[in-house]
Amino acid sequence: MDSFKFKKTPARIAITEFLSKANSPVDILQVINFLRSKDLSTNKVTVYRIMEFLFKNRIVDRVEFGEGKFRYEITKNHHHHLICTNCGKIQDIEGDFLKNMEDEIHKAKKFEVRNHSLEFFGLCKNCQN
Amino acid sequence: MDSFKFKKTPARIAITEFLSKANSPVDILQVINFLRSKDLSTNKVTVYRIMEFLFKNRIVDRVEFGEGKFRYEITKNHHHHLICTNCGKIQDIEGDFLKNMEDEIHKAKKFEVRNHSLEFFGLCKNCQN
DNA sequence: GTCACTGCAAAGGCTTTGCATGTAC
DNA sequence: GTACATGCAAAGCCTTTGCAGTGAC
Repeated sequence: MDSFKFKKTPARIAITEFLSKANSPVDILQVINFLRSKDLSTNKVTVYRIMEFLFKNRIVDRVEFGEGKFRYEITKNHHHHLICTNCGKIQDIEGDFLKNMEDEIHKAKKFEVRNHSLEFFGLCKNCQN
Repeated sequence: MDSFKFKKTPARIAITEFLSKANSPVDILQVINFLRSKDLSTNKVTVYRIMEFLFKNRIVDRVEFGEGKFRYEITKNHHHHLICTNCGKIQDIEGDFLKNMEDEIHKAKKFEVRNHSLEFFGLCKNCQN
């Protein structure tokens, strides 16, 4: 269902498709390179603005992996990431394991959790030797 | 015990003291402002290098809260953070709740977890109305 | 005296802003 | 035609690098 109020420009359509097919969070450069490969060369600033638009409209999530930049992924079921510190591979891990913890936090600290970020860093199967 | 091999310059001493007393992760600007208030005005580049030095020597941890910049805190017992999205207050929450989850990840994905980051965003006691 | 630390200048990477032009509707 | 999207230029942050000078040991 197309409930989003936005103009369907070529760049927005292409970026949304790209993100839908990506199997891990992508950064701005990856988006730009994808657009170039499609001969849709879009100005970098426009890409930033499209990502901001998609983020504000909850079409994408914005994540940070300690790289000093943001990555984006299509909004989907709650999940976390396994990030290989050797090869950079990023895997999803499904599920929300922290409900109990959030209840405990509310009791102990009177802090009302609205969101959380959880990323695991380590070695993927291929990088363990 | 002083097992770290480094020169005890005024800036390093002051920064380490400042971080030891801070009760939440500080950013570079806060460090610089602290040094200014002590009439120890240290060049920004030097502050970055000191933070890098302290981080590499595991004297401080480096964390990211989705702000597009790093924050630093003295290395201490494993803990996570409660970040108020309204007033910016940051609280610690002690404990390592994820050991079981990491074992499950290893079984299910053959991914060897070495580290993780977990931050909770929401409303602190004062900001809930 | 030596080597590591610092300061200054410059630049690099990521991201945002202002304004004029273009385009989806 | 209008309002929103884009492109271009510029700038704003945060951070890093190179090199010469300084200071802790």
